[in-house]
Amino acid sequence: MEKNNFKILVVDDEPDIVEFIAYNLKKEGYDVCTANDGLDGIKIAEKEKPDLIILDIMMPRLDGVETCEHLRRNPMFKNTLIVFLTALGDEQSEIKGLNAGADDYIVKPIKPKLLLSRVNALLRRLQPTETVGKNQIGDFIIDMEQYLVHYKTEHYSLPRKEFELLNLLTSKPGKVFHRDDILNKVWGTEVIVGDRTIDVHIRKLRQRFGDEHIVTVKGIGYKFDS
Amino acid sequence: MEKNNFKILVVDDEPDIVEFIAYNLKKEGYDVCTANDGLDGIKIAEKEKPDLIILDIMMPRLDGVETCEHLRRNPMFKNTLIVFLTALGDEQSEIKGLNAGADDYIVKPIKPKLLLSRVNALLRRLQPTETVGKNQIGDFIIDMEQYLVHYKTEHYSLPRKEFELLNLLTSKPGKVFHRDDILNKVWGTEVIVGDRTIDVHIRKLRQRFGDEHIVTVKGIGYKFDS
DNA sequence: CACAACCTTAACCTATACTTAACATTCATC
DNA sequence: GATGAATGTTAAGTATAGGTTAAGGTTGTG
Repeated sequence: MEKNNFKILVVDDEPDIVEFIAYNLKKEGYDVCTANDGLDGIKIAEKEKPDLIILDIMMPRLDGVETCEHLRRNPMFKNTLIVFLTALGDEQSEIKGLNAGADDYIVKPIKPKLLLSRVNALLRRLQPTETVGKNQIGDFIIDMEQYLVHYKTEHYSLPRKEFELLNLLTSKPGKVFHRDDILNKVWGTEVIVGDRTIDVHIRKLRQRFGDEHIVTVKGIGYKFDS
Repeated sequence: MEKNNFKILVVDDEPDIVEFIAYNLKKEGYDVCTANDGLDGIKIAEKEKPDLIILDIMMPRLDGVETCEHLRRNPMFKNTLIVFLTALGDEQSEIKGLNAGADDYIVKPIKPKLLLSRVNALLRRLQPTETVGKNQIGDFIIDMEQYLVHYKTEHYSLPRKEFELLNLLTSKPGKVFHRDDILNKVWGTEVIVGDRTIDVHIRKLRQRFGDEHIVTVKGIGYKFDS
């Protein structure tokens, strides 16, 4: 039921609406956190680093549009998806919202299924490489359907964690994945494993394919290099 | 007013609507091509490889939803944005459309400004990696994603503190960073280190790249100069 | 139920990034 | 040009992240 461990922050000053949205998102398998105004939302966003933020526009202290603009100024949230939620259905508000840097604009009253469809559609884009299919990188072909790795004419059937780790690293060759990110994406947020666990799996991959492909970046994480 | 040379394909069986949309997109600076039904749309999409496709739902031969599903089956269009355009404003149709793999769903009648805002919002996301994480200053390219520094054809993998220090200084070339600021941003507020620590790291950078790039401003701090 | 495959942990080891301390040098000011 | 504060330099010490190994635990399968 886990939905790729995406984290969503819901910001609205009406507790009923927050709870209603949170309930539906959780049911869909998302990791949800909440806040009840703009300032609070920014604080929690900085702490939780959500993948998507649902922002009510009309809120006390700091309204949704201002919150969005503030978030977008911070490079940390450059890739965070932002969805406005509002009772204002007029064209001008919607244009203003989207131009403020939002990715979508949903009009109240909230229809749960529609909300989920839109949220799913947005998050689908976040990791376009992790979808089902085949991914070719250098001498590697990662076959996600069969959990198989083809490497220089040979093909290997890796254990799940090893495969997912390799798949993550090869999804963006060259990019350094932070240890935290690796834990989140391969192990999930619920399970807490020791520090050495990642190393052991990295080691197994290196044993199989040679040391040259996975590069350690000390203090940060690992990257795949071809 | 060139808009990153994004290419948009507009598919609708009503020529007036196609022309109306194409006109507005071109005015915004997009490269536009058109088709007048689903089958035609697929053919042109394969040839033109657009970044975004606007699909009418009700069309002869092959309707929008079927066209979308067909496109999504082809890996070539895995990352292509698809927007449905329709007179059907009901919730069920919208959910069905989004679940078929579309990225957005816009209800007729078309409001040009709103359409553009939504199209802009979608395309804003398309290539976030090309600008994010890379910072070019003179002969330097700081690649935050790969934790690499490219300098005059060579590329270096720096230790963490060195990298972060260089990254800070190059983030605003010419600006003098106070020693206190450097300590806060690179070392954080919790750790307290001696005065000479900064100097030592500055020295390492100067050893690597030459003395000319990092300038000491006595009594204040350091700045990067190109 | 037994076995195998896999995952996680703990303990230890290693390498290197980081810090420090001691001394040298610069540079502005008198 | 002497003086002192700020910065440069060097090498040595320390801390820490990551590597390695084997053992114990978990899971799934016949």
